[in-house]
Amino acid sequence: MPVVLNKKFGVVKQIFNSYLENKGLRKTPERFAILEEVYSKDDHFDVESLFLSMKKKKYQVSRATVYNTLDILIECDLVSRHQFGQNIAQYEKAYGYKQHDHLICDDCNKVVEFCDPRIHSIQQTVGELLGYEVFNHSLILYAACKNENCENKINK
Amino acid sequence: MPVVLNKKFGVVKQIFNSYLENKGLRKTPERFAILEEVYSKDDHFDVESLFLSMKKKKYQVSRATVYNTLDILIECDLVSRHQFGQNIAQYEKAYGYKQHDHLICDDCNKVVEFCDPRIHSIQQTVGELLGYEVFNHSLILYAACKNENCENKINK
DNA sequence: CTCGGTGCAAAGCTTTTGCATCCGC
DNA sequence: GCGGATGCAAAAGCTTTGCACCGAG
Repeated sequence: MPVVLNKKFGVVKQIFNSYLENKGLRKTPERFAILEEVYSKDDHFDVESLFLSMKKKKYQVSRATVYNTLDILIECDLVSRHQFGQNIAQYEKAYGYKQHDHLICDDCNKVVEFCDPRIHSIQQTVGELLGYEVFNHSLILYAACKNENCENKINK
Repeated sequence: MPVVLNKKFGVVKQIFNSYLENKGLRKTPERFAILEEVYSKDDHFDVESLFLSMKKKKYQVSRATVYNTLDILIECDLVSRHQFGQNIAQYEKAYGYKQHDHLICDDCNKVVEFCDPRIHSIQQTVGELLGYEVFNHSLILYAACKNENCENKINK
C-alpha cells in the first residue's frame, strides 16, 4: 500500500533516478525510501527526526545511510540544507518549491518562509562588483513577534 | 608592555566594562584578555584558533571561559557569530565595523564582505508583511571565482 | 562476481556541563 | 566571606568513519 504522494513526486523520483544513473551510483531501495520520506514532510526536519520517523515504518535505514543519501539529494538539488540554530542542520525538500528565504522568530522559534525579488538583484549587483558568479544565497531574518499574547513571550 | 591596539579599542573596553557593571557580572582579567585577543584579529576566527593563539601568549584561559565570554560579548554586540560551514561557528569583532554581509567563494573558500542598503528595506518590508519586528539578519552569497587562474579551481 | 552501499558501533569534533577551586566585589 | 567565574575533564550531541556483510549491475 503506497503512501499518498503529491503529484510532483513522480518527477522527483525520475530526476533522482537519472542522477544516480549519470553518476554511476547504485539505485538502492534505501535511497528511494529516504527520498520518499523527505518528500512526505511539509516542514523543515533534522536527520534525527527523519531517521526516527523511518524507523517507525517499514523502512529502517541507518543514520549513516540517511546522511549519505541526503548529501546526494543536495547535490542534485532535490533537498536543501539550512543551518538555522547553532548545531543541528535542518533539511527540506527542494524540487518545485520556489526559492524562498526564512524569518525566525526569537520568541516563538517559529520559522516563516518568504520571498522577495530584490534579493536576486542584490545577488547580481554584488557578484558583478566583486567579480564573482553568485549561484545561491541564504537570507535569514531574525525577528520578534508583534503579538503580545505569544505564549513564549509571556514565559520570558 | 601592552599590545598595540587600534584606536577604537579604548571605547570597546569601556563598553564591555559598563556592560559587565550593569549586568552585575564580574570584571575578570580573563574576560578582558579575551576581548583584547578578539579585537587583535582582523578576520573571522573559530573558538579553537582563539583558544590556541591565547595559549601561546601570557593569557591561558580554558575553552569553557572562551565560550562563556564570547556569549557575553555577543550579548553586548561587541562580537558577532556566523555559521558559514556546517559545523564550526565563526566569530568576528563587531564594534564600529559597519553592518555587512558575506560572500563565500566555493572555489577559494575565501570570505568577502559586502554591504547593500537594499537588504535593510527587505527587512522592513518582510517584517511588516508578516507581522514581525525584524531586528537582525544574515545574508550569505555562495559564489564561484570568475578568475580562471584560481589555484583551487585548477586543482578541481 | 565485483565493488559500491548498508548497518552498526566506535571515533571525531565542537560545545556544554559538573564540580572543586579561586577571586572580584 | 559570599557567590559568581574559572579550569579541567568528562559528557553530550551531531556527524563521520571503519569494517564486515549484502546486493545492484
